[in-house]
Amino acid sequence: MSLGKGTFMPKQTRPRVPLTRERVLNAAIAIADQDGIELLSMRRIGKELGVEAMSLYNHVANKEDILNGMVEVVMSEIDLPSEAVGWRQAMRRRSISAYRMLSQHGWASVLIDSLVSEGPVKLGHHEWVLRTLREAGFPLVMAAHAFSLMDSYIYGFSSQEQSLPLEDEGDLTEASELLLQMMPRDQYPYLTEMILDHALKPGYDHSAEFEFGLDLILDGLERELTSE
Amino acid sequence: MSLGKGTFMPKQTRPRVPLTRERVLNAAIAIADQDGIELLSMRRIGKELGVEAMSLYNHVANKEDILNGMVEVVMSEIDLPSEAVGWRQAMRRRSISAYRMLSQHGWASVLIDSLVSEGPVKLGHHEWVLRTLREAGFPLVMAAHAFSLMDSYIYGFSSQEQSLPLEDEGDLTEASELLLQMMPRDQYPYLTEMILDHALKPGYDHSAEFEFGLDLILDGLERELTSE
DNA sequence: TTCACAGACTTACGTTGTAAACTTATGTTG
DNA sequence: CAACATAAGTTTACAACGTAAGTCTGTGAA
Repeated sequence: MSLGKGTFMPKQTRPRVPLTRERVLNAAIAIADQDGIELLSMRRIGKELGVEAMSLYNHVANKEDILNGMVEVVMSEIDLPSEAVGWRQAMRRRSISAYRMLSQHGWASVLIDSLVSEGPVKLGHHEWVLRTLREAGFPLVMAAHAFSLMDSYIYGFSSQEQSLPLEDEGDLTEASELLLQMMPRDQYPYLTEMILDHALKPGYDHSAEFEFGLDLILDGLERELTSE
Repeated sequence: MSLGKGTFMPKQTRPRVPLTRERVLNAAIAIADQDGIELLSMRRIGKELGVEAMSLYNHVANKEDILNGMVEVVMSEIDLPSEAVGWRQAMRRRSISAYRMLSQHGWASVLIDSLVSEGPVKLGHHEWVLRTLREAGFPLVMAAHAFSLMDSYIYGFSSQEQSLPLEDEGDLTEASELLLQMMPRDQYPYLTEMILDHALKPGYDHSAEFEFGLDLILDGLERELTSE
């Protein structure tokens, strides 16, 4: 059968949204957020975008490129406030913002320090932190110490948070109870006490735990700065 | 052909060392140390032991079991000194010992918090830390804070150390110089300053960086304890 | 000598990342 | 409009992975 001129329709079934590097990265992030980073595969990303896996290679170099790109995207979500608020407030806000981001994207903390990505977002972030510290009066070596200390804590805390398997938000009751069952209770009295009397208490807020350490660190850095 | 009684030799070519879970874990650790965790496969472990991959399953449940076992083995290397030295010295020594271990086994830091292993070694370690803190007078909530803070820092610092790709020990000159080349220098003046005037300086010792943060944290915790 | 069984090996399957070759859609130019 | 270049999809294929299932075999007990 020949197709009439007027009724010509070039397979318009697909809405013809063009594939881009950005769409690939966003799809990858969505999958990692929902299903976990271990279920992220090239074929899975392709399916999400209604495309074959190999098509992705027209827009990204390879899977590692995608992982690096994902890190760059979520790092750009971190709030870097104006330096006018003072170095301490600035550091406090960007730390909490980074922690929030890492909590939201459970895969990010483990990805960020298992990869060697040095994209513009990460470099810009580093530059912002160093500038803020140096202009606040931190000597070079002390700025290095401060940077290392703060970021080690932020990423370390977030990584450890991910490793405790709390399913529904805030509900780590189940996980802790499971641990308690498997654990010979009399052999670990202090650990048992910690779980029963602290972690399982109703008002327990894990993000408050983060802020305790953060403020202790900022206190220490402030002391170092003023004692110079 | 029948074999003569006296000349019986049951294929003595193999030295017949029995396979055990322990030998499997040690082989896996050796491979991860030398070639990196990403080259660790069941077939590779088998080859290391002169055995087929499937034979390993007689002694371990699966690959994740191996990874968990590896973590348990290296965690048992961490020094947990007698509590007689005082909580601060005890914490300081175990932290530095943990850091040393994590530096030696580059794969461990990323593995420890990407897995949910709760073996006896890890539980025992936790129990020791909590007992030391509680008996030193830390209230329950403060002990939780202290534990979380110290371990976040230890594992965070080690993870970040791994991500900067220094090949030969102490020689991060090469990596930094590479970064400098790729980086538009005028766009990141503070970052450039940090690399040129600090990280590339001959006397730079990265483990001293660790101890700065550790002591700042211990100072803060001591202050919290005595102000109670 | 016979037999059971632990512990090795062989084979096979589904999934992974991606190289290579192909087909098709789009935009430019005569 | 026709011809063609280029960009961006698809198809096919391969090696490496973890591991399920089945088979063979060396060793100690009966």
